Amino acid sequence: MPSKPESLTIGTFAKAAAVNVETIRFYQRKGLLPEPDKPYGSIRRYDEADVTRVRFIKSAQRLGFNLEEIAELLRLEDGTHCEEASRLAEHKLKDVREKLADLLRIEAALSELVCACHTRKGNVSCPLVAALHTDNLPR
Amino acid sequence: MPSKPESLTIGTFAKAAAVNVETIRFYQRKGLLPEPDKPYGSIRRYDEADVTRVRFIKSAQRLGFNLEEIAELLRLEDGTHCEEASRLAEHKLKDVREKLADLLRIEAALSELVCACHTRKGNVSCPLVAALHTDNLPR
DNA sequence: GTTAAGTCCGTAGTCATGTACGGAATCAAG
DNA sequence: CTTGATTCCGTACATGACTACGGACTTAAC
Repeated sequence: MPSKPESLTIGTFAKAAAVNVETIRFYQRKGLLPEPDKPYGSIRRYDEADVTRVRFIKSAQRLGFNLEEIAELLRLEDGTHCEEASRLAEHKLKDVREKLADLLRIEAALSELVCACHTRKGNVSCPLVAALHTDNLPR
Repeated sequence: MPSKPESLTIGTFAKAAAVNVETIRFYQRKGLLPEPDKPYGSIRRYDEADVTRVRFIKSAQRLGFNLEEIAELLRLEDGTHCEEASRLAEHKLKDVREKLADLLRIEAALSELVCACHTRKGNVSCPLVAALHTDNLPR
């Protein structure tokens, strides 16, 4: 197996992860990304695993996890503290399932609205609010 | 039909919607909530519809919509401009479906992790990062 | 009718999540 | 080995979404 490419400068790393360099540094300060050792009088190098990690952060953010929660999710990756990881994952899973339920309701409401708009002009009152609010007061 | 209760002060309104008073005012400034007329030398009153609206805002936020997007969603509710509403709704529907797809992937990864953690102690490397990143670079 | 609590309104502060900047050090092309 | 682009690092600025504050007015309870 090929071991460490570890060939990326922070600039190419940032480009590969589609974020800017400052964001990388920001994540390092926040502890979301490791800051690789800097060879004496040289510059830090990054690899594909780092890129993957940043992309994960970005994906998770889009789903409404904040950086602190994402840090937790990333800690799960280590596979240590399986007990704790499990609890954490279950908690997140609950979150995710609530979000799914909400989104499904919204999806239904939206497609109904689109449909109604296409078949019947004017006076279509959107069921969105009702949909989201029916039996649904999460958090 | 019973018409307008419109009995809530901003304080009871805020309590009912589980946000604080300042948030109500903030949403009014942002155009997310109507600011009811203030009877000459008196105070504004609110009703259940306002409460529902705020709860909708909060739910939508949890799903990753920002206030501007939520304002758009709320405009759909008015049912006017059917043509435009339809276009907007279709656009949101695309958003929503992307979020759904992402969440489903995460859900799968998380429940797999939980399961692995429960059946096999130690050394379970979390499939989360891999799962989220495989063939999945939304937006 | 006094008084404590709540409302109004404008402005200022906070927290999360970045972004930008500036000057010194390092790298890479010619 | 010069020169232009990157990196490094610390600090400052920006934006979205609140949250707090202060002083005048209104309401509600005694």
